[in-house]
Amino acid sequence: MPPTRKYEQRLRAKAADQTRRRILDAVYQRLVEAPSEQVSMDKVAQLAEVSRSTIYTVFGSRAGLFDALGMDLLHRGGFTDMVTAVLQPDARRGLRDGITGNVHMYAAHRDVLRALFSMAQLDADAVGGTVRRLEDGRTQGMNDLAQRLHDQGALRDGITIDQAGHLLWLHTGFDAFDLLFTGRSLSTDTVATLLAHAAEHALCRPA
Amino acid sequence: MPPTRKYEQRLRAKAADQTRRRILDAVYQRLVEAPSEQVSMDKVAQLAEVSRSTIYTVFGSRAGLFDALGMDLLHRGGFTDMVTAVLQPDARRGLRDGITGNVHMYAAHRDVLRALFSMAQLDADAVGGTVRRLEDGRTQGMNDLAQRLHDQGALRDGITIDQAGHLLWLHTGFDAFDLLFTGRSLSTDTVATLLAHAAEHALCRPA
DNA sequence: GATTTCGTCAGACAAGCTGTTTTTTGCCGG
DNA sequence: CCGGCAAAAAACAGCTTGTCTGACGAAATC
Repeated sequence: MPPTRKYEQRLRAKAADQTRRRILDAVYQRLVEAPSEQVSMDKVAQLAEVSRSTIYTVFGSRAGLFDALGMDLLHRGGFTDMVTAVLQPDARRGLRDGITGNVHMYAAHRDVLRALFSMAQLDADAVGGTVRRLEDGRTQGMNDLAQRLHDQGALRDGITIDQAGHLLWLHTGFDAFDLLFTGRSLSTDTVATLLAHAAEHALCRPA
Repeated sequence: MPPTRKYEQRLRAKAADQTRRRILDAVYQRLVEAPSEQVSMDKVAQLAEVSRSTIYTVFGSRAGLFDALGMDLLHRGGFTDMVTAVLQPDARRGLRDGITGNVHMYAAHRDVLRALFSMAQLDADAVGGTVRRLEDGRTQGMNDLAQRLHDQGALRDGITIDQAGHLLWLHTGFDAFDLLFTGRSLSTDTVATLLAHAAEHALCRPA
């Protein structure tokens, strides 16, 4: 039956949003402080000073929680800066600036992104659809950039637009970043210049 | 107390090896048939037609089982071919052939390797030390190759030996392969030539 | 042939995890 | 002053890993 009385939430809704945020921050914190360790709902609840059942009422499931975390990162993590960097008029500069911006964004949230991407690879449903949506956006963006590089005559001879899209996708991915950043202990800036140069030499005609 | 009688195993050891192999094959099969799904010891036991407790007596733990699976792949998966391909006299050909061999090996065991690598990234102890050992070997090999490319004057101006090692490491890793193979639905050969060309253009002076 | 040894099985068990449900506790809002 | 809702608390089912027990049978030794 419908509510017999209407409710204009003010303080209550605000409080609810705060607990929602506390939970998200707790997951984030847990992933940063103890990466490469299983994140249990119980520990998250303790860290957020919230009952475990509250997490389920707010996010529905474990997957929903990580999905929300991904969305949260998407909105606050600086993804938009990256998009605008790629979309500047000069496609070749867009390539460089896009990779650089991407790398810095990855570095800022490295542990959390590593967990999200690895979980998504092991079990597609474990993190909801966020990771796939995020990657789909990058796919689109890199295909566009490849097209624009071609239109501006920046592509090397013997490279098709499709191939350019593939290589851009490879060089702008989180895995490429993390392989160098974590796997080879390089600084953020070193990774950025290394990736940008590699992509440019692989794709573009010599300047 | 020590056994009071010595034991030279013949048939028994052979039978034990067979059950060990049945279990390893079962894990492999399970990972291939149902990737992106949790592999439980119970299902492996059923598939191998073995008691669950037997897996623990043979491999010690879940981590031990996956560790053994990694070792098994290391020995039978064609890793040696890749090493010899890299070590041929002409370093530049070694680069091309190494990447090609690598890619084909990755493709042959894609699902299993994906599971192993992702598990290792989420929890370092989950698969024992095999993945790390495997990657350490590749690190060594790629650093050597970078040095030899330099010695033979094949490196582009402005690329240090260290940088070459980093980029070789990036282009020969499983993630680079899988990003293109799975993430972009490319054929094995397409991935191989794409990666080989990208690496060569990023590293080497124009032919 | 008798006996020891060892691989395997079957099952019980504790502990931890997810996810659901039910009951209670406060406190905001009218 | 209550009605309604966020949240807590607790119990529950079901799955998982990992340990331990006792038993069985067949190979290896004597």
